[in-house]
Amino acid sequence: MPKTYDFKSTEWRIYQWWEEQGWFKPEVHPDAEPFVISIPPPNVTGELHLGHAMFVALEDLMIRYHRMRGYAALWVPGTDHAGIATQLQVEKALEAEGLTRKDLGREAFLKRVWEWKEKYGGHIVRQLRRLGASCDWDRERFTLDPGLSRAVREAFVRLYRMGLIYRGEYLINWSPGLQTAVSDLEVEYSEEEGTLYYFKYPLAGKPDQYIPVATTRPETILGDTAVAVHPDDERYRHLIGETCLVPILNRPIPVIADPVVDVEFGTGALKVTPGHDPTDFEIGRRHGLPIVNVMNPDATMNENAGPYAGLDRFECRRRLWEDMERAGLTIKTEPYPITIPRSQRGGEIIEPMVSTQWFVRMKPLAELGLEAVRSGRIRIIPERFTKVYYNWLDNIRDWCISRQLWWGHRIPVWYCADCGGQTVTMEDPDRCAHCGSPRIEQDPDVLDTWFSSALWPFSTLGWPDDTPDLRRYYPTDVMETGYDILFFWVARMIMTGLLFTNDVPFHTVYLHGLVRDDRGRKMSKTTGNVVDPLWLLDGAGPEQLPEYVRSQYPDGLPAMGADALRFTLLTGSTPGNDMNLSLQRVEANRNFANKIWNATRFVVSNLDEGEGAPEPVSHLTLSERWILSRLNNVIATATHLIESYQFGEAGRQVHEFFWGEFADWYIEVSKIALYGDDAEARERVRSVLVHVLDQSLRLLHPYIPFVTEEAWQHLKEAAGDRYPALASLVGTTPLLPAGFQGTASAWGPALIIARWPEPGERDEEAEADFGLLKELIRGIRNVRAEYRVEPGRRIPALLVGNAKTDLLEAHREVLVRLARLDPEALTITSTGEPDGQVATVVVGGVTGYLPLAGLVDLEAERSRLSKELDQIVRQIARSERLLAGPFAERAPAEVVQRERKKLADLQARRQQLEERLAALT
RNA sequence: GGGCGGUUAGCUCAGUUGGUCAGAGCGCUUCCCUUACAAGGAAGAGGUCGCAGGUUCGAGUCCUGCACCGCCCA
Repeated sequence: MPKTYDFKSTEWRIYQWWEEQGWFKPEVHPDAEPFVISIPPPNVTGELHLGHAMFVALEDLMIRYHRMRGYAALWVPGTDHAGIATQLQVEKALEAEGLTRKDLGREAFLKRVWEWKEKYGGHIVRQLRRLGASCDWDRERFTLDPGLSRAVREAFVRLYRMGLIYRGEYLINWSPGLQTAVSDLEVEYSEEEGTLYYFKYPLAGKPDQYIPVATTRPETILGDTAVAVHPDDERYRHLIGETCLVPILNRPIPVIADPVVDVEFGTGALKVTPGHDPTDFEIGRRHGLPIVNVMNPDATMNENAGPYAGLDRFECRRRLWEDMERAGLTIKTEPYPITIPRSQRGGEIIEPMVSTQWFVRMKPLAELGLEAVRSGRIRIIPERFTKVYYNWLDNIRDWCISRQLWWGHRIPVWYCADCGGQTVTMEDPDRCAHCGSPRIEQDPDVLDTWFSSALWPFSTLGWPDDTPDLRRYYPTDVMETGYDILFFWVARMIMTGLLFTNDVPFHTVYLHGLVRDDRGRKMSKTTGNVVDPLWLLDGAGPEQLPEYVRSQYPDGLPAMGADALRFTLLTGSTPGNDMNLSLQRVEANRNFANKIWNATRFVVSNLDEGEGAPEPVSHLTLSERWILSRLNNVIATATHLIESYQFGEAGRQVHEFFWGEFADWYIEVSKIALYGDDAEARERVRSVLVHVLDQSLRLLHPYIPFVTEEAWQHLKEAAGDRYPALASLVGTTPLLPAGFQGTASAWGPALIIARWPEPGERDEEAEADFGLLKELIRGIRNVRAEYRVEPGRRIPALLVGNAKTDLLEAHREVLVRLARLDPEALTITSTGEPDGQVATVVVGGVTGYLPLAGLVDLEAERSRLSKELDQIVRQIARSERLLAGPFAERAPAEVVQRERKKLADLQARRQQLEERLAALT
């Protein structure tokens, strides 16, 4: 095994092997209970970003964990067609050729988009593989696949027949740049510096009278169809029923009364533009006002704007105001903060406009969605998002699903030129369903991409057909995605799932947060702080990196591998909370992968000498009982944490166990036996090393799949069938779980399909005793460091063990090796006194004396011990105060007991220290 | 305006039934290329857990109020 783990060459190789072997398929466990996740489909022509890395890390963790637990784990992959985004990309490419989509025509354009999709569509999927996603690629789907398109068609037709889809002229959000309607969710509102324009609404026939009105969008004056005042407003009550004249156009409009008018705002009188404002649209409906649309689809003014026709909306605003000033119709302007609707994509200003569109009636669907979560059939993690979910569904508005695009699922409605009827059927009709006329034409628009995404968990499994996959794998189990698409996607999947499949599409929703830069800023191209996951995986030269990264890594980023990034994302985040990604942390986890590699290298290289199958192990020594007990602890804890969706904490605990206990302590201790001459001890230690490493790699695999698999293969190769030895202990020690058969018997072909560990019991005594040894060794090392003993020098020691003398005696070699003591000059006694200049180490009942001739300064030693004593005295005081108070009676016996034990230990240490200090004076 | 989240070591973050919870990594100090690993090892320094009250025998952990930052909805 090479000294340094090489991610680059390993990760692809391992991945391809896994995939070729069919281990990503649920058929690995043909008869097992399924565990299913549908991937949140990325945009088919999109680029990999850290959000993808985040969901891959989390979902792959769940899938791998369940696969190892024996479930038929299925992760259904796929992509969505991202209507707007993809169409824009292709239109941009056409622009370079001086063409527009209209030049090509619908069919030719769609052909171009498909070509584009074929060309770039593979990128994102390859990158998901690069991250290690163990999806069943044979079941990969795309929202425009024939099957999924049929699902969309089916859903539309059913909704239509149920009366849940309707077409109508309503105020919608219009994107002038994209020239399509967008849904409410695709609009973001930003508070910006604007102007409030005060002007006069002259009364018809009374040229010197006017109603003062204020607006933030003067150009919409041209579309006004009323002036509204509050019915109780003394200032204007007498004017209700009068007629005003629209400035410049002189179109007569009524003065109406409506209680929604805010008497505090502006002048207290409101201009009403039903064609261009949501509130006004409602007022208009209540009062039967006409709707005047003054804009073209590209947000220039139309013929209704009279002299301003053809002007851009903002140019019109300026010109109209100038003209009104000249006409003496203006009063004043003042700066005013306004809320501007902007497109989520690109940020252009969205124009509220009246337009004929298709809508889904959401109220009845929302009821279904609410019930599913209220009843507990679906659980949202973290729990606080259930409130957000309820709130949204409680106030839901109808969903505008038609888009004036070409790339997408075309709306399956045909209009009859003769009777005007709509024909909506599963198969394309050739005549009107109402009058039989062949003069029918299909709606030119397509559906919102999210309409197809909403069907994803079941459409990918074959719905509307009753396929074997749908029957076996639906409902799915967990929907894992970012909280930012709770409404866009998750809520809609729940609603459609309940409506169409009569079942929840998943029982758990796990929401992760956004990945931000290390200062908490959202990553964006304009800020220049985007971190491309591929730089982290494969490395990047300084010339590729933006300043933001280069300032931290002037020489470029080293390749750190998918494992490191995944482990970082998993252990550095908590559900529902954003994460500020620190690249240094990724680097640290790259080091962790290397640590796993080297620990394995150590174990593997020490198995080489084994001859034949070792004798069955007849007993365990303290260090082995200790590491097995700690292993059991981490198996039980990690399993419990994962089951309760605390993935980060589970990962951190296994990390701590592996590095801080197994590598730092057990491996060091094991060297004594490995390099010693006791053959039985050697084989026993090898068995334990193999076992603990094997189990650890299993625990780590869902977190850091590549290096663990590669390491495990080496381990398996080296250990072969020679290490079932521990199995002989089953029944004699509770440290091994009841069904344990020995490590070797459990080797399968690969870690990815190996069984998740089962914990044995803990051994409290071993943990306490080994803990004492660790403390003693650490104390001695501390003294060595403080007195600057050369690291290589072996020092003499007198260890007075009191009740622990036998323990110390039995572990002479451990102490000698790890504390670098001189074996010839190590005395262990139950009582005794040192002579000469010694440094003292005091831990739990044991006192260690280190005669450091020429190094120990009596004065320094006294002050060192006094300092330690001071601390202990303070702790004793605190503990005594606690135990003297009501704590002793009110706190649980167990807690009090623990405190008493702690106090006793402290008192013992105090005594040891005091005796020592007395001897020094 | 309503709702939610954050505020814990210099930096990035953990800390789910209130009782070794004051932690990890990076950074920092001292020492070491010891036969798994310098992408490493050993030993350290560093925080009144945003502020003010309250509940409790006991509170980063629960309640109330406040401050700052951020997000969502209207």
